[in-house]
Amino acid sequence: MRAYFLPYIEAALQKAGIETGTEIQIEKPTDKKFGDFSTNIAFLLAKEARKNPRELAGQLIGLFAFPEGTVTKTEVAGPGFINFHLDPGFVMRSAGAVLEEGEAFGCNEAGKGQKAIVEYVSANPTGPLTVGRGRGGVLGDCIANLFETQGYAVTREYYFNDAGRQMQILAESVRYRYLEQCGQVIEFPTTHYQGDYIGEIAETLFIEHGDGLASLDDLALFKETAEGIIFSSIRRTLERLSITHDKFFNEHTLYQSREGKPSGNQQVIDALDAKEFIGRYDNATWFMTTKLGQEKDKVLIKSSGDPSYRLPDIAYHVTKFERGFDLMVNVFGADHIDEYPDVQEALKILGYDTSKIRVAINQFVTTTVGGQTVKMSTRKGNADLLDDLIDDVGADATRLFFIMRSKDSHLNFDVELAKKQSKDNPVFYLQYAHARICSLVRMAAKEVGFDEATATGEGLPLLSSEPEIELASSLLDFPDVIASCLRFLEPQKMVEYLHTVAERYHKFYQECPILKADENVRDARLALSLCVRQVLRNGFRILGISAPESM
RNA sequence: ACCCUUGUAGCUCAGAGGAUAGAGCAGCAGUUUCCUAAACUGUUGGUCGGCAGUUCGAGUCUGCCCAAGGGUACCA
Repeated sequence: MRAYFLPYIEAALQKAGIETGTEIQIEKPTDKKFGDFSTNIAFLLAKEARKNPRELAGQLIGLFAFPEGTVTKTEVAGPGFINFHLDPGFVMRSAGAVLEEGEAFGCNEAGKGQKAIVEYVSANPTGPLTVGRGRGGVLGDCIANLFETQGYAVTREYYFNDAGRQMQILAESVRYRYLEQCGQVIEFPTTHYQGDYIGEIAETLFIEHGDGLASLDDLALFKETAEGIIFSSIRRTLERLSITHDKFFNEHTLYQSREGKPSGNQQVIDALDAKEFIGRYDNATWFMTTKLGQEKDKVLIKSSGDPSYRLPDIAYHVTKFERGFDLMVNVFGADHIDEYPDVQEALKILGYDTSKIRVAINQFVTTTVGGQTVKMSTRKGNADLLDDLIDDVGADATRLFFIMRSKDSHLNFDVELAKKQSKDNPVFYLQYAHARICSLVRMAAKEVGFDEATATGEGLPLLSSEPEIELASSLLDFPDVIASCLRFLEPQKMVEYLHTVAERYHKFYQECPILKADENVRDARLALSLCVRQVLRNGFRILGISAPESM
């Protein structure tokens, strides 16, 4: 819709002799009486045109030259809005085209030839995924799906570290539990991982080795076993939510020198050093962020000689640039919010174009059960597990609930609502609309020999009642909604949109008889239903939820 | 102490500086000889956390204050 009309608005501005870099905003008015779409350009351009908005708008409306049969009325309203009213026939014709476009409806090639990387989940293998992690995982997956609709070649990446101090603690934790299995009485340190899964890993080792490892000082076996078991559990959990990755990037590779070249970490140090942003004192190596106005420098290499997480993080992002990505999206939780600016500053100093990086930060999740709020905590062992949530409410509800609120708001996951089988539950409401259409199409095939394979949208202009036009009109918004989701890295808008489509379909279904209508009208209504089904499917695919054919 | 996010109807939340602030749920009143009532229709409900400012115009931008969550490691 926006893409269709934008050129005509630009042409009108040109005719008026207005040259401007101002972005033209086309919006859908909340009130129907203000037309099908409107623009506020007269406000935005009033100052530079040295006219008042109403006057400028009045001048502009004479200059629009839309194609025959599209816009029926253009008017100036309020303090200077320009409102456009669409020809219902145009709306119906356009909606009918959804059938021909099928899965491609909503897609375009804006990102063709461009490489994008979306990094998400990136949890270290120190324990099973928690509910909080799930939100970022689903968000990242949806964002990757969104970019794919624009023709980007998307790489989905998981960045992890299996070296480092946390893994050491993990190995020790397993060893303590293992010694308990062997019958030793030990005091389990409060600093270590408390979760039940540690005991289970220890049990696996005990079953396999008996007490043969009790005097083993080397932690390698404990670490490897734990990592193997935990990683496969993480992957299994992600798989249940249809979250996939093309690549698991091991942080450790940044520590290794290759082909005679220094390691990625070392290259970052050298490059920052050359720009005089490296300081060496207190036995450590520092990124001199005080030079950028920050209060303290940041440690890159600890006095122990090991890099802090910040250094490989920078080196990791360097690899993204070296791998030639045109767009890099990082998805992470609010607990990492302070880490990112340092990485960005370092990359800027190293001469990389950080405008290619976009960051999506999601706030935390609390779950409520029976009105009681349960806070999700990490690392304590009492953290709620994502797997348990999926067991409880299913994969579709888990996914949808994670993204049906904006990522910036703290999510209140109502477990009971997610299980409800009624319109209160958005998952059900959306899927029911889809199932209802499938059922209708099955019935039509049986009763009146309707063949969906040969159906076309050509008859849609026969339909002219309000529920039909409203429904068709909402279908045309789909590409704009995708654009909006991408602009804000916010799939929540898609959920809201699909809810509107479903709602209008239910209303249409209620008010317009389909199988009992005259043949031409019947087929047109069936075709419209197929268009709705297609939009729902395309939307569901972006959100990663299933499209059940019956319920 | 500082930094980030949030604060909008009883509840959960939308609101890209613009029109009379919107949905959904709950509440209240209705709809089934008819394709899925797992649905639909109508309706009640607001000091947009508070105060000041910028603007022709502020829920939206700025400052201060209040409240909730998160972060401020030679942990990741």
